[in-house]
Amino acid sequence: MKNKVIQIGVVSELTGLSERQIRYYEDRKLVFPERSRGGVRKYSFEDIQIIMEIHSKMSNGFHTLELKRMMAGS
Amino acid sequence: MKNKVIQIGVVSELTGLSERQIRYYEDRKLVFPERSRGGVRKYSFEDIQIIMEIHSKMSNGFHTLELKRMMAGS
DNA sequence: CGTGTAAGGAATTCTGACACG
DNA sequence: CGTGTAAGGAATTCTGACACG
Repeated sequence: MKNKVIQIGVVSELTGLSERQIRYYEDRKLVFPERSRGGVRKYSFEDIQIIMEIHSKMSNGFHTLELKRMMAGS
Repeated sequence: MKNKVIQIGVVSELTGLSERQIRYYEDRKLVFPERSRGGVRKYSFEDIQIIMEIHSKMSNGFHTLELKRMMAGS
């Protein structure tokens, strides 16, 4: 489940989120995909879980910065 | 494990086989990846297991046609 | 039979920016 | 702040074919 093998297009399909949103979470240091030599992002199923949790909490009014604090404090 | 989400480049890395070999197994009806709208192959971890078994048995002298019979008879 | 490769095209992804608010 | 989008380039994948044997 921690194998980073899934590209962003599939993550987008599985989560229902846009690629823009998914990349933004990375920009905010909430998810950490690996990269292929060419620079293509690779996610794990665990990452997908995290991404869905992030989106869920944001729907509840949390900001990315708050979420980062929450993750650091866990 | 049966989620078809992995592209051929990653399968190639994980198995150590060439993309040519992996596509050939599909041509021989031994593996059945899904396709994205654009036609890109998507494999599951289970598919990767199967691919490695195919390669292993071929190293032991089996032909693809024989392997197909073996899989059908299981 | 199984696999390498060059060829040309198509799908996918990447980044930085502008926009809205 | 979080996300949509158009823009241009780059990485990845696809197919059909020729080659060897």
